[in-house]
Amino acid sequence: MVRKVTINDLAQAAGTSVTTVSQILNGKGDRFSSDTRKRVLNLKVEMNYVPDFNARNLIMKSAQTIGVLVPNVGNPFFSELIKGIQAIARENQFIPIIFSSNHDAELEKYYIEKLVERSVSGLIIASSASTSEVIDEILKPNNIQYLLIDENTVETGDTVETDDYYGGQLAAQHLIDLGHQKIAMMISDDLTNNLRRRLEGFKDSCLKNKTEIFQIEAPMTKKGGYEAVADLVNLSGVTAIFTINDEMAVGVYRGLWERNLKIPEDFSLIGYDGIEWGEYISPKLTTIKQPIVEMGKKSAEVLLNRINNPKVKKQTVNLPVELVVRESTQRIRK
Amino acid sequence: MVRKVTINDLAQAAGTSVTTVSQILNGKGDRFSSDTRKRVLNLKVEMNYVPDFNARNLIMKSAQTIGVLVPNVGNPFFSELIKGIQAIARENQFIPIIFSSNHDAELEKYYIEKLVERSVSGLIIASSASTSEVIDEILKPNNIQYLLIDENTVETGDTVETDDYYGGQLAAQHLIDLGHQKIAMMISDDLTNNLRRRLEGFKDSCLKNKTEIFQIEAPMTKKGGYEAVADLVNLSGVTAIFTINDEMAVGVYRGLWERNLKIPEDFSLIGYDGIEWGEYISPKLTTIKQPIVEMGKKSAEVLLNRINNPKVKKQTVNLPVELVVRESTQRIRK
DNA sequence: ACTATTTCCTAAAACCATTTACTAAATTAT
DNA sequence: ATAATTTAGTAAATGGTTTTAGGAAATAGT
Repeated sequence: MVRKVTINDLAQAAGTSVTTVSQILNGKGDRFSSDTRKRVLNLKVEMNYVPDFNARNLIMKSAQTIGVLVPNVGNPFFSELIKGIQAIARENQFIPIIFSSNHDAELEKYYIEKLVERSVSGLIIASSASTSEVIDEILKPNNIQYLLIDENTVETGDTVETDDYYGGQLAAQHLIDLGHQKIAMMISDDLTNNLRRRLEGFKDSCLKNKTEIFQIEAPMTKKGGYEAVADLVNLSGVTAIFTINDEMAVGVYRGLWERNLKIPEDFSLIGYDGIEWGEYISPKLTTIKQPIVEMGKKSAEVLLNRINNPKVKKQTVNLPVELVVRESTQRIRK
Repeated sequence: MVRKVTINDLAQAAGTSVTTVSQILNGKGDRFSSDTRKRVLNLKVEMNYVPDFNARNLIMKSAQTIGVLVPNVGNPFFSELIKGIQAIARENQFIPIIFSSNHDAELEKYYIEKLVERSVSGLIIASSASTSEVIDEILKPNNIQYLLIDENTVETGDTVETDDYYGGQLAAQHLIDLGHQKIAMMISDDLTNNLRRRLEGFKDSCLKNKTEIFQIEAPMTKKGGYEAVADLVNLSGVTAIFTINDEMAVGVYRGLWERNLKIPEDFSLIGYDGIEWGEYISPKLTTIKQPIVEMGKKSAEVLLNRINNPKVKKQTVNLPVELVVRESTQRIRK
């Protein structure tokens, strides 16, 4: 078995002390001759020296780690989000530890405990199975920073969100502008706060324009959207559909297709999120686009800022959403 | 900020030595009087003592962690895989740290170093930007176990794979059985070994049946598939398409749709992977299904087994693939 | 020529938990 | 009564890194 190369080995090889090596490798090497510096730097590569994280953090008292909790890595919204987080984390020499809780509150709690054990400096939570309980019971006592995505109900802790109410309005207004007067909304029966706002925006706009709305409840998955079509076709006079997220819309495409109903001729359909898949499905999905990668980036930035600076007051970042008109909506024909 | 409670504080409070405390807390406390044991155990809870992860791992040299490297978390194949890994890791009190390398060899190396730093016990690599180099330079010197998914070229290290050659044959045979005689294959120009085998299986079957094949090269993404359609329509007489993965097929759907070409009437299309999306796109995608979650589970199992048991000889797990006939292929009409 | 300041470098302490190798006292065996 | 064993405990070494405090040699200042 090969022993790991330590800073000691490197110092020995370079004919210098461990202090010197440590300083040079940590960018505090201006006090050393460029000769020594070069020698150390070269040997580092040559000997493939990698500092031991545990030893380093034991003394530095920071794990250079943030935890990320999402409900489902398989959902493109969250995988995009992760990309953004990962990018910023990397820039700051942090690593994200990602967990997918599958909407299971118990699993969520278990993973959060695991993360705390590992002294992560902070947590990004984009999953809300049991948020406020977890915060009070685990995060606060252990003095762990946290940031919630799309959830601004907790008084402490930073937030990154988009204007869901406005997004909902945007979606409704688009359908109304196209002349639709009876619209079905497909939503989950178990809404997080941002989804509730999204829905309210949608409803309020419809109400103001005297547009009739029908509510269909189903899980926010492809399968959920697919099955909801069974309810949809029982409604009479509906000409447009709003699904609370894009993934659900994909299921609706399939459900309608099986019944030989056409998008957008028989039903205009608008989704929400702006995942890449929406551009490849036919007809292309009209949607409200969230800046998903940007949300991930911003989340990591704000959290890391708080970690370095625990005393700044609660930050709330609001990012813009936008209507992206593609092919799945059209003007109603009488 | 409150200083963290250390084992020393706990020992002092209990009027005993750190050795005693350590032993008791690690279940090796049968050598101590039940009196001492109780005192320590109670104080642990009372003082909210949590052993420092870094200190512990520094000396134990195991972080109860495995690293997972995938090219792209956004690709459903890999997010499914991650689900399987996560499940088994959890059962074994291990934590997976997941990185998405985006096919960037440098990024891949960077993340592997990060993982080594943290003394992960093992690595699951489902990304092949620079595998053999990384293994020789980083993994071996640092004595880190590793398992490759769909890559069985390295002499050491375990492997989990499916029978790609057979899968390729299956795909070809299906199209041939339906009477297709001119088939386009869409593949990446930069193939990993398993993809190469997949392709060979496909080609060999076609060759044996005197079926003509046309090769179109494009990235293995939705966009790649979409753009490849431009080349496809220049080919004459082609009636069927094989895409090397399902995601690419999704792009082909779009490309054909835009040209008003129908699946399966104008082109039969078969993909490879069996991702969930294939069941929601219309017509449903015929594909070669890999047991993706199972692959993840098996990978974690084999790697963890090796970690506990470094001397067992190289293990290679081969999982079955299956043809799933859905709606995107049909018998050719003369 | 003598002191003051850089320049370049190092020894040793600190971080916290685990483990090894022991000791002293109490109990049991002969 | 003495030797052997068991019980209950601890001191000290260990792991790999960063940081503090300082030292010797070279250069600059007067």
